[in-house]
Formats: sequence, C-alpha cells, structure tokens
Amino acid sequence: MKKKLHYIIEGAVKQFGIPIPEIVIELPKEDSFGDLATPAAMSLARILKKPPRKIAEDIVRAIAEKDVFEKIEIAGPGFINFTFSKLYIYSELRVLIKDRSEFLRADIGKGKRIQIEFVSANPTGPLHLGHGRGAAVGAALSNLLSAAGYKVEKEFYVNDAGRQVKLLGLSVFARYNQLLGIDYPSPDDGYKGFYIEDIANRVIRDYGNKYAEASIKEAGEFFTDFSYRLMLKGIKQDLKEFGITFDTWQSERELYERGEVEHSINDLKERDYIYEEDGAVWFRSTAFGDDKDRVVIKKDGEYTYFAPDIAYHRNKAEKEFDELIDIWGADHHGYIPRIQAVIQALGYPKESLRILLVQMVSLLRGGRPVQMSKRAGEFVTLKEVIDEVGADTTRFIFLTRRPDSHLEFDLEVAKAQSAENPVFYVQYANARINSIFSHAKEQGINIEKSEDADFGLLSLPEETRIIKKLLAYQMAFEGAVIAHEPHRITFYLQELAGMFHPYYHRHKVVTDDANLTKSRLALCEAVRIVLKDGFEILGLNAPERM
RNA sequence: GCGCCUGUAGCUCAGUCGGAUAGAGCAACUGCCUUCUAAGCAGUGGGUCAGGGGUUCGAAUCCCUUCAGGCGCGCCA
Repeated sequence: MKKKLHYIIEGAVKQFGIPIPEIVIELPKEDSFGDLATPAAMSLARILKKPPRKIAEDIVRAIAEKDVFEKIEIAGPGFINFTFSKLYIYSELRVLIKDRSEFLRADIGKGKRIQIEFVSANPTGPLHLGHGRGAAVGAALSNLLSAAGYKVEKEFYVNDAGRQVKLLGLSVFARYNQLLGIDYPSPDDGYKGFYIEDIANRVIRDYGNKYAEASIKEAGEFFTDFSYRLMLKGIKQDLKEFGITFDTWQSERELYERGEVEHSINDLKERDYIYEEDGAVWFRSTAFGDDKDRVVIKKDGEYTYFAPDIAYHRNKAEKEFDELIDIWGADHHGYIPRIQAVIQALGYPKESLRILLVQMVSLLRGGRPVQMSKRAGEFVTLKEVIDEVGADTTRFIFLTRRPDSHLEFDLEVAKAQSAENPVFYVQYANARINSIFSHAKEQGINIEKSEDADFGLLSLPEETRIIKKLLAYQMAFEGAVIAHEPHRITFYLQELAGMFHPYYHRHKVVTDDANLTKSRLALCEAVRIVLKDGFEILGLNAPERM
C-alpha cells in the first residue's frame, strides 16, 4: 500500500523538473486524515519557493491513478491525505488472507546471508537476566530478519579457553576437596556461587574421590573441562526453556587449536597493524579511530582476551555472510572501536559488522535493588525468573522496550503483573478467535475459503479500522526490519488486539445472517494470521484457549 | 576528566526520517457476566516531554549547554 503510494507520488512530483527528494509517507494520527499522508509538499516548498498548498494542488492534479483512491485531500499547512478506495483495500485484504507470505514478507533481505551472534555468555555460571534480554532481542531480531527474506544464522560464541574457565575449574576443584573433608583453600578471586558446589558434587557422584590426592596441575584440566561443559549444558537448557535455539556454537578453544589466533595476528602484521613495544605486541587500532592501541600479546608471552576476539571476528568475516551482527551488553560498549578496527584492518568495510547494544538490566525486588555479582554468586538466574513469572511474560517485558533503554526488572512487579501483563491481552485475542471459529463450526458454518467472503459487508467503523490496521502491518513490519527493532512488532500487536477486543465484544461474529457471518469470520481469520505472524517473530506462544 | 546510553502521566514504557490536538499499559475511581471465554468491555481523572538557549513554516524528535541516573575507560577477563 505504502509502496504503491510512494510510486504514485514520485510520478506526480516529476513535473517540477527537480531531482526527486525522499518522499515521506506516514500514518496519520487521526482517521479523519485518511489512510496515508505525505508532507512532501511542505518539504518541496523550500526548494521550489512556492506556497506548500499550491504545490500540493499541483501534485494532486498530476496523480494519474485516481481510481485507487476514494478521496485525496489537502489539509493543514500542506499535508496531502489519501484515502484508498474500498475496492483497493479489499483486494489487499484478500491477498493477506490468501497468501500471507506475499502480503507480509516484504522481501527486503532478498536472500542475503546474515549472521547474528548473541548471548555468548561465559560458561562459568548460569545465565542471568541480562543474558535473557540479549537472548530475547537476538532471537526476535533473527526471526524478524528471516521473515523479511534474509538467510539468518544464529551463533553463540563460547569462551571455553582462557583464564575464566580455568578459574572456574580451580574453584570447583577447591570445593571438591573441601567436600571430601580436605583442607584446600578456595581461590581468592574464584567463583563462589551455589552452582560451584553442585558441580563438585557431580564430580563426587561420577568419580568419587579419584582426584582427592591430585594436585591442581594433574587435575586442573579435568576440572576445567568437566565444569565448563556442565555449565554450557545448563546454558543450553535454560535457553531451550526460554524458547531459544542457536545454529552454531563457535568455540574459542577451537580457534586456538586451529592456530587461528596466531594466524590472525600474523595477518594483521602483514598489513602493518601489529608492532612491538615495551616487550609487548600491539594492535594499531588508533589507525581506525580507537583511543589507544591495544595489546594482543602481553610481556609474559600470554595472549590478552582481545587476541582470540580478533581471530573470532576474522573467522566470521571470512565466512560468506553479507552482514554480521553482534549483540552485546552495553557494558562492553568500550570494546566497539577496537573490534571495528579489526574488521577494517583486515580489509572489510566497517559496515559489514553491525554491533547492537542491549542496555543493562537491573534487578529489583519490591523496589529494592538485588545485588548481582557473578563471582560472589549473588545473583538471580534467568531460570529462576522464568520459573517465577513465566517465559512469555519475561520475553514480553524485554520486547516492549527499545534495546537502548535501561531496564528495571522488578520481580515483585513482574510477578504481580504477570496476570495483568499485556502479553496475555494479545494472546487472549488469538484465543478468542479460535473460540469463535470453533463456535462457528458447531453451528455448521463452513469456515473454509475466507478469501471468497464479501468484504463489502464489513461496513462498521470498527471493521474498517481493523482492516486498515491489518494492512498497516506491512509498514510496521518493514520499519522493524529496517531499523532492526523487533519491539515495534510488540507494540503493533498490542494496538491490533486493542481494536479487536472491543469489536467482538460489541458485535457478534456468528449471526443468523450467513453472508455477514462469513465476512466477519474472514476478518477474524485475517487478524489471526497477523497475530500469529507477530507471535512467531517475538517467540511467544499462541495458546488456543486461555 | 573523557566516551556511550538514558531522562515523556503516580509507576513501567511507546512515540517512525522533524509534521497535524503528545499515546498505551499498570495503579486509582464508576459501571457491565442469561450472550462466540470478564486474562474482556464502556467511562473518568492524570503532562513545564529534566532545565535553558538555538536551527525553521513546524521540535519530545536536530544542534549547543546545564543538571540527574546508568555503564565504560587495564599488558583483567
């Protein structure tokens, strides 16, 4: 609909003999302003140095395909308001019902390959709420983009090498000894969460006191591997419960084992972005706008944390993707310039990697902050929150906010509101439609072939509004895709549900009038199609009854 | 000190690329179940868009500045 209007207006603007500017088309605030509007005449006023209303008149006069519209009005300072003809609107609605993919999927992606990396939590503890937000947003974005015709791969980067997993192993080793009655000190900066003891108990269960006499040198590797693998298993389990799956799990270890860390640094060296100073090896990230150069190999010969990240991003960039997306917690924002520098130093355009930040989640309980420290083991896990308030409610809370807004997640409020949560409002609309359809079936009404219904019978103002809202899904969808903002879908669904609930409440769908019933059922069918599409994108369940 | 994010109704948040009279939900208050599900519907009240300046036909939106909150600024990971 928008695309069509865009084309029509551009055609009409050609008459001015100037380069055609970007034509803005928007949904007017009020129904009386028509279906779509453009302020184009006002923007042109500056260039053409003519009064906006005069320009608007010229544009309207030049519009060729007048039969698409019921009326075209010039309003206010120079808006052109378009109201589409009923016939055109019905034909669009018919497309929606008949071939949802043709209607819903503006093929923006055109089969382009895109990789989205998200969550990527260290396997040194269970997922917490912040990971949950990244997971909800990442999954929804993936669904959104694949719905728009991209080929999306979801990747989880596993930090299974380096100091943190070793420290995890050591922490478990210490706890293991202590549980066996051996006096063994826990590492000062080690992990202290409840799960450390759980892992230690698992070792005892599976291996008894086999490692009781062992030194950390002998047993360290075993404990590290055992522990992080168990943690990773738990992370996968938590994600599964949250309804999120990944296509690939890229291991950091593997990058080391395949020599990619070394190779990537050599690669940069050949490109003259690596140098030695003060006994360390540096990456010249300042060449691409970073504040300072970054150490990749320390004086003691060890790689920094940054080194495998270079290898990892080189690994991604070498794969056949048209675009890469990293979703990070906002606390890592300082890391962006150096990673972008890596991409550019390797000869890829900056735009090939897009880093999206998801802002922090602070957890409250009854208005008071809950201390979150992974090391000290004081934190509420994602699983606990899901168990307490439900997966759909939790996801909905994450997806009704812009990713860059700071989120205060109050457990008490979430729990109290879980019954009042808007997610149920939207799901309920779907459940009611199912119920209406089963009622219709009981009445012996043929509920097949909705697209053949006579939409002309849908003459109530509420029905017109709903139809137009349904058609507006195209714009909401397209906007969400282009901006990479799944939360727009969430708000759209709430608005649609907000129109549908009053409708069925006030007007019976199944009546004695067979033709009208059929038309209204078709409208319900269209609403259901759009709701389900939104649910799929957001990763929400669509219960048939509630 | 420097950088990133945020500040909109009592609370939680939307607000498209600068457009028309700033919107939802929750909370509060009034009504509505003999009907296809009351997780619903109808209605009421609630605003210095943090403050100040600027840009222009037009600013919650863009620029400058002040204030407030969060996060980040290691040869840590």
